[in-house]
Amino acid sequence: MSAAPQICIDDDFCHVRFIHLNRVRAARLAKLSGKETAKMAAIFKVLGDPTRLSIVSALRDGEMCVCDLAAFLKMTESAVSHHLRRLRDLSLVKNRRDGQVLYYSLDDDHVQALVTMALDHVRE
Amino acid sequence: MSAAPQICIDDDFCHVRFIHLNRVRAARLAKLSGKETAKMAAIFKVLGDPTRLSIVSALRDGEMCVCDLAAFLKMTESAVSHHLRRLRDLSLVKNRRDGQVLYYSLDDDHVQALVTMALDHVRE
DNA sequence: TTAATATATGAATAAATGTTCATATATTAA
DNA sequence: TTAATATATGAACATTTATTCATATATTAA
Repeated sequence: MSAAPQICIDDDFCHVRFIHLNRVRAARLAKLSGKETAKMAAIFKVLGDPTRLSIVSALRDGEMCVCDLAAFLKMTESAVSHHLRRLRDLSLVKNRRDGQVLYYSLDDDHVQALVTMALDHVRE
Repeated sequence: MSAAPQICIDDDFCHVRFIHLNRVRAARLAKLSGKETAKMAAIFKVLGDPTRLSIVSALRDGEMCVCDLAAFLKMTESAVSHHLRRLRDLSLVKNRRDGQVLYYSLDDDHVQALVTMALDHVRE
């Protein structure tokens, strides 16, 4: 029982083809805004790097300073700092200053939840 | 009440510095395996592209064929197919064939949950 | 079988990204 | 003030990535 294909002459996409026009229209109606999509993609992208994911994962157990993270990751502090900036830009981590030291922590419970859920997917 | 800094001479990371050694050790103990981290990062990375995220988001409402997705996204079917392959490689989408047409759908509830959670983060 | 349709795939090119290095800023100690 | 420490940042280079184009595969119709 496959859906009957329909001839589609689309306004925007000038291409005569057999497509499931109703399905495409429904998808367009439910479509997220470009802005929302871009923001979400940016969040996934920033988590889509092993180094940054390790940072986020490590911070689930509590705050760490840049130099702790550098030691943990065996990377230069400069590289860590660059990654932290990207995480900060998207409000995934925040920091607090104590003297010369900046302590980083997760900014939001959603971040933990995202990591946990991805871990579930990987482990199943 | 800041933690007392400690002098650290680390075996692996030959660098004498004031770091919070206990915190770093704890992070190392809780650390995810490199394999798990890599797989999770790969999942986030593949979702970290607006086009692929739109595909996944559209499939939340039901299966679509390649040509539907191409019309929806206003992209070539070749480009869509490349993206679908990346999503398939990570088991985020699956397909079923009906004649010449391949219908794609989400492979796993975790995927929906990931997208929903990221959306929550963006919208809050 | 041959032709047509739907999708997949490899190679190529342009754009984005991670790390390094050098330098800048901010805080504290002297 | 000057020196030292902790972190941030800009530029550069090497690697990765998204899209396009040409071609290949699979299925159906004739």
